[in-house]
Amino acid sequence: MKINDSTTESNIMEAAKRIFVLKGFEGARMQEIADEAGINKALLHYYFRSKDKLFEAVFIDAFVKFVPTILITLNSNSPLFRKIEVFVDHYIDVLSKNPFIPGFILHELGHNTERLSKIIRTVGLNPDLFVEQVKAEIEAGSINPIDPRDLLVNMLAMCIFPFVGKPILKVVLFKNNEEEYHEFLNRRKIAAAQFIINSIKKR
Amino acid sequence: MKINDSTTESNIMEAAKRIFVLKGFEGARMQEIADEAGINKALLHYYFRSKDKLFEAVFIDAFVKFVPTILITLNSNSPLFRKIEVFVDHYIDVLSKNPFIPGFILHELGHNTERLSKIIRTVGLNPDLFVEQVKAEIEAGSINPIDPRDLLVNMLAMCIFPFVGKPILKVVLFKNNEEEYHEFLNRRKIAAAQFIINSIKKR
DNA sequence: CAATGGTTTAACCTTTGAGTTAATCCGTGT
DNA sequence: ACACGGATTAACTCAAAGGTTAAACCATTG
Repeated sequence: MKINDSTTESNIMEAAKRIFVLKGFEGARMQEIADEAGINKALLHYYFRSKDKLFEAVFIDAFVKFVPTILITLNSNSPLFRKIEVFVDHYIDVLSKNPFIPGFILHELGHNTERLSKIIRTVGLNPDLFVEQVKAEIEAGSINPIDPRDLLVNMLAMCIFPFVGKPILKVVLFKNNEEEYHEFLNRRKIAAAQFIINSIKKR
Repeated sequence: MKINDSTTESNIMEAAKRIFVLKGFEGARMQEIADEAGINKALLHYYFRSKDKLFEAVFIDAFVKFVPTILITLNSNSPLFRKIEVFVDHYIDVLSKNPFIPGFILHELGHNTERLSKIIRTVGLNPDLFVEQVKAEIEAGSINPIDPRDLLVNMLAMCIFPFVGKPILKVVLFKNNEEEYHEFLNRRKIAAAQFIINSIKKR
């Protein structure tokens, strides 16, 4: 018997991810995913019993590969300002290579809330270390007082929003010019970090 | 013959908007919209010829009712800092009452880019006045240099992201407590404006 | 080499959902 | 009173999409 070399399975996962990310759960077609993977539709159901199951697998995979690798920078032990710089730079960089992932995750999360808590428990997102660090800096008087959660939300917002809002921003602010938008994102790696640090830095 | 009192038509629009916003174009069902409106499915097609047409009408309506009323604050002639305060407060307030609209607009825009340019032309979004104001303030030396478009993106991000990211933020930062999240949003009306102003204010 | 069993496929089944049709309802003008 | 015509409906059509089935394929092993 053939060893399950799982090349087919991961092949399916990759194809399914591309389609799901592009079209969303409802918009994706099993046939389309099969085509993308270069296989028969029945084989999808052989490996993943249903569209739901396939989506679940793809979503968890995308989520797990994505969110933690970014939040991990938050738990390093760099000094705060340096950490913010690295976080923003790294995050925007990763998002540039996967521009549709955030929209995908946020959209599907918004439409299937139950899914989330299961995943969170699996992955274990925990901002406590960052929160403590910010508190300590405030105590020490090196930055202006701010709710650490606010700060974190702001950091995330500054990085993610340019990607989920890209279609409208590109048209309204950049004459629909892709090249200009790309440059904007590159400048933003530094500008956004600067903007955040400026705001909390004591002067 | 009965006068077209259009109560049915706007009734359909309202119902369709609720369903579309909640489930997205692909996820919404014509039958479901008919039920929501308390009418027969064929009547949907009588008023709006197809699902696409109905969606188009709903989307434009949502977009037009939404985006400009917010950007209008940007074209007032308040001084910059005041303008930022009003913008953030007003925007978060409106979003609190329509929490699913931004996700809806961003998602559908991301999946049907052609739609956008048509609408933009109809509505006429124009940030020039704000951009000029910011440039003038920089010239006058009253704020730190910043690309006005960056500033605008930041303002939008700070307001919108807490809504599109709500599911995950609520779980990770607020123990899935709705009440706490609501308070967070309220504090944010002031905190976000402060954060932005802090960053650009010259000291 | 033939039996085994995981893998893959073509063809089929079933349900669902968008859209159509033909008939009915009912307010209005004559 | 009745004919006209827009508004509304029940019942239908048709295509697409998710899922199933039974057979074929082929690498391994005894």
